[in-house]
Amino acid sequence: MSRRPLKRPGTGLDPGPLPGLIGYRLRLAQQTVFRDFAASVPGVSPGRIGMLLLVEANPGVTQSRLAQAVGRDRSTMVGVLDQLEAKRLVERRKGADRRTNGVWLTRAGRSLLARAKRAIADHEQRVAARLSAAERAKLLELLGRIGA
Amino acid sequence: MSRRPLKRPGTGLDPGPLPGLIGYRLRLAQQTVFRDFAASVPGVSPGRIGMLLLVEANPGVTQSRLAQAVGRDRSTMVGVLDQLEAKRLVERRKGADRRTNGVWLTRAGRSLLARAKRAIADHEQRVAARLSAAERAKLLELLGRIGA
DNA sequence: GCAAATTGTTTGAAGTCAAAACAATATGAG
DNA sequence: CTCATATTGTTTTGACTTCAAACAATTTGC
Repeated sequence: MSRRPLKRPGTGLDPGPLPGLIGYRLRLAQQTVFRDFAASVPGVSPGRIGMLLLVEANPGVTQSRLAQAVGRDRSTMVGVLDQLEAKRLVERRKGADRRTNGVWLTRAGRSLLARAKRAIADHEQRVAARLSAAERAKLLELLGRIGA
Repeated sequence: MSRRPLKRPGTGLDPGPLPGLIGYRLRLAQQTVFRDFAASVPGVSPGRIGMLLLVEANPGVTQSRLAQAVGRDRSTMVGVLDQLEAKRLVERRKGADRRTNGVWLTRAGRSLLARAKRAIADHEQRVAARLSAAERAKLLELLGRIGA
């Protein structure tokens, strides 16, 4: 919150103290990364692909545990799963505990995910293009120490 | 996109390949940081405080250049400035080019920003609590290389 | 002087999210 | 076993953020 860096060439605007804040840099980086991701995997947003990956790794997981895992409200998950179910990527099945729904990937979901994974691998390489392998690992580690 | 890390203790869910993706870690970190920021500076969102800092560093900047600086559409800026003007934190003044509005901080805006800056300094320390000064600098640098 | 570009604005739409209240179902204490 | 309590998924409502297209006012450039 003290020193004033150089103006940004693109806009000609003085960015003020913002570039010294971790939160600001996180937002810029995330914006860039998500934009590339969205272009790499059209039709399904980054967050939704994340959901599919979570379901793949935990077949039959309940909606509540899914919500808890991504830090969203239970009620939010309803609409999300409605979306994914409308696209035939997942399906809900009544559990032994009949209050719960187990969530499973459909065949189409698994197929889309397989395709997405290849696109994600390319995407990840583009994102880390300006980073050495060691730097990339360091970044992941530092982010992990920030993000709980 | 290959190895499968340990389950997260909190949820008991297998996170799958997500923790190996930079975008995922960015989202988690940003979520944590923004949550702390929002609690530190109540009433005005992180993005809005960013706007105020930008206006402070560039008094009289036009709406379009502001929009361009934060990567938003021109039309988006209208509502944002309406908000801030309704809270008497900024004001618009017709420019020499009478198509444009110059944006300026009000006295209340400067006062709120001064208070916010102290809160942000504390916030930044909490965010970087688990990082050495060198690690914090390294993180900012690596994020800069990701985020355009 | 006049066509073309720029600026701020309005309108309409989409996407994301949370909070509160509800029915169905399960759990646990007695 | 019974009945108060908790949990799960859902609906409804509302807030927030964003973009795109169309428009009038104004400026710029040929």
